[in-house]
Amino acid sequence: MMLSDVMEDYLKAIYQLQGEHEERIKTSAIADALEVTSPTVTSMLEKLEDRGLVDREKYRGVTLTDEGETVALEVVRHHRLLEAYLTEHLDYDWSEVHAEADRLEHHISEDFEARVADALDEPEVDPHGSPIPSADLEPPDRSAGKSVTEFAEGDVVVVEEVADHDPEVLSYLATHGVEPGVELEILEVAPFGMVTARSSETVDDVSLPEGVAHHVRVTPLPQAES
Amino acid sequence: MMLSDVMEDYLKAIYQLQGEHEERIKTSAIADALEVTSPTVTSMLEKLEDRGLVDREKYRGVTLTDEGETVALEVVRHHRLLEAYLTEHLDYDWSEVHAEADRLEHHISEDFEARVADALDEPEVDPHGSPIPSADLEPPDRSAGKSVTEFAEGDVVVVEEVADHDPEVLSYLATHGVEPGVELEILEVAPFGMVTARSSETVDDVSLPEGVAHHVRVTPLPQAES
DNA sequence: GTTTAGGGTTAGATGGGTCTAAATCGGTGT
DNA sequence: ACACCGATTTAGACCCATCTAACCCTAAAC
Repeated sequence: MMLSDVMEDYLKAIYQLQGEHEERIKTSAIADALEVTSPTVTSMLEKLEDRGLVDREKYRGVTLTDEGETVALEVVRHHRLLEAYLTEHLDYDWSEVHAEADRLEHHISEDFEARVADALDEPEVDPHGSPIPSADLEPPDRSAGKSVTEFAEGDVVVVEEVADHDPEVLSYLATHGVEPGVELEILEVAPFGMVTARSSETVDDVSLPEGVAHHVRVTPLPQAES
Repeated sequence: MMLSDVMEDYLKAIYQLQGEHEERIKTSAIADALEVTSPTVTSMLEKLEDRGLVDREKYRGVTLTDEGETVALEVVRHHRLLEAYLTEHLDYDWSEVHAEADRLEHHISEDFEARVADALDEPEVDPHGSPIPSADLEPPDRSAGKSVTEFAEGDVVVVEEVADHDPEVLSYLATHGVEPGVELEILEVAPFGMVTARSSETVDDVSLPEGVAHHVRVTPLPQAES
């Protein structure tokens, strides 16, 4: 099946929205994610439905079919492998890789994908801690980690994934010690969602507005310490 | 100026045709190179003319303007840097790099270009021996080497460039010792253009049909030997 | 100089991806 | 139950890159 770059982008966006929220993805959510208008999304969804890549219920949103999910996983694999490769071998900072990977993800061959995976020794996560789908494109488990907003004062957690894409936000997080692998002690969770934490990496505390904190996924420290 | 990938392809094709033959490039030559029909080429040439990238004389072909040439050089630089990178760092064979570079050349950022050039230490030629335009995009000298078909029995030459793109042809040439840097002793130039030569690299002789030989560019050995 | 073959251009259609404006659906609140 | 508001779809348009069919120009042959 011959898919355009744009179609792949829609499938990837739907996949990622299905990961964040659930089930049916609405037209407007896709429109926001891809920065197009909703009529544009509607007409694209019709095409994807014709090709059997999404299940659609008019006025109620879409879900990916198995076939659509496989395509999305392929694109996500390309994207995350590229991000990993760019940081490992071309000296990119994690804050910069997203945009470059977005440009390239649709234009690499299967051969290129395999060589990159090989050069990286089949990595399991990208520089943001996001899991890289395996070569067989089996749907991975996406339940790893919870948003840091779900924890409370005093909890100590390990950062698993920083799923933001904005270079400025990522640079800020890095300079304040919020990166995959670091320990975070939760100092405060404000009623409006802002999380303040202390990183094991830096001296100063960090405050993360809700929008940012939502993308920081963490797991509780195996054994707690006061 | 925002150019589409396709426009870049046209400019690159015109640039390369201007290198091979001369001056005005005809519609049909571009159509052959890009595998589209001639009306398609005509309409694209009109667009490129509107943007000041080509000079066009109806029914008589086009030439690149300075601006058009700069765009073409940028694309060619991307292409050849990618070819070099793929062979150096991702273990590609020289016969395979062209297709991959063609896919990627329009989709890398200036930053990526710079990082690749840096990783390769600003290379001057790609794996086929073709010169890589410098970062300032000044038009390079394209007179290096002459086609091997212009030599005669007994001449000894050094291969500078193998400008073919067909993987099968390139594999064949490599296994018969025809690659940039090797010495070739011309054994015969048949009236229909076929060149037979002996490579300094291999024992067996190679025969190159005219179409292939035309792409093998060589320079005479500094000091001749019988 | 006229003819003619071959290539170039014009005309008109198609499909992809996008938009704006207008119509319509569906859930919420009364 | 019903009206309303916000979200969705329909309708109609546009631009890009491409095609086929038909027409026309150029240059070479006579």
